[in-house]
Amino acid sequence: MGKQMTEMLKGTLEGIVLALLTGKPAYGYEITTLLRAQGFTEIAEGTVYALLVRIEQKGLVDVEKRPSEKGPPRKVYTLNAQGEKELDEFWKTWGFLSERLEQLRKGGN
Amino acid sequence: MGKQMTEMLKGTLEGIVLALLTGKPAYGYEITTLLRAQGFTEIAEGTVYALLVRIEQKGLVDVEKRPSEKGPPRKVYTLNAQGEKELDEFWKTWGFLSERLEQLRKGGN
DNA sequence: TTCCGCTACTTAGCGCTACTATGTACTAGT
DNA sequence: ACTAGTACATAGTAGCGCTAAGTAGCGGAA
Repeated sequence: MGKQMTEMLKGTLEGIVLALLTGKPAYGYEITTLLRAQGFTEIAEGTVYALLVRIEQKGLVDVEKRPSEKGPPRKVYTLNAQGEKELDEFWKTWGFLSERLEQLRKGGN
Repeated sequence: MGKQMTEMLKGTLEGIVLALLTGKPAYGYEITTLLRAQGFTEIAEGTVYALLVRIEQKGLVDVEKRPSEKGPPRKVYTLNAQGEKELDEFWKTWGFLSERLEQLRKGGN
């Protein structure tokens, strides 16, 4: 999607993944395909895995390894309490930014 | 506003400044105070000036130096044709991201 | 007249995140 | 044996916002 999108995803991609995970555990490869299905067609695989490592180290998700019939074992990520809290804050931050931008778009500067 | 906002501003701050500049030339210090007035209270001064250098080098704005009664000369930035084009693309990119996120927030994952 | 505060701009170095590129490893189908 | 699809990992790069510190001009208070 170009450089603009790349920069804009910084900070929001984590929130997007956390949101995808709410009430619905998923593994890395699955998350990548989910993102692609939602229109984020150019998200690099490596980006997702790196992000998952990060949110695991921050303690926002619980991880469980499960065997796969089709390849190497999957790492299934589940949003935990801390992750939900982080997601909450993400929505607040995004809400604020979104409001400001919507106002600007309507010419309210 | 914390680390989340810092990351989320990456990519969007440029668009915000370009939007502030539409039809209304402004100088750096003025832009900083404008941003603060709009709720971006923790935007660092250095960030704004660095951004202005960047958009000038990208050719998105025209610059004019004007004397000030209260201090060093001001550098007044005016959005040019290329800047308007960039702003257009910014709104498209942001629109896409915004739609996706709004859908996610409503539980549409 | 010295000092403080506000105006106004600049810049070196840091941390974080997404991307590129490449590699490993397992399974099934041809 | 080879390929394609599944599944994860990681070293190096670029870009952006922040920190911190500095330069410079002006006015008013001490």
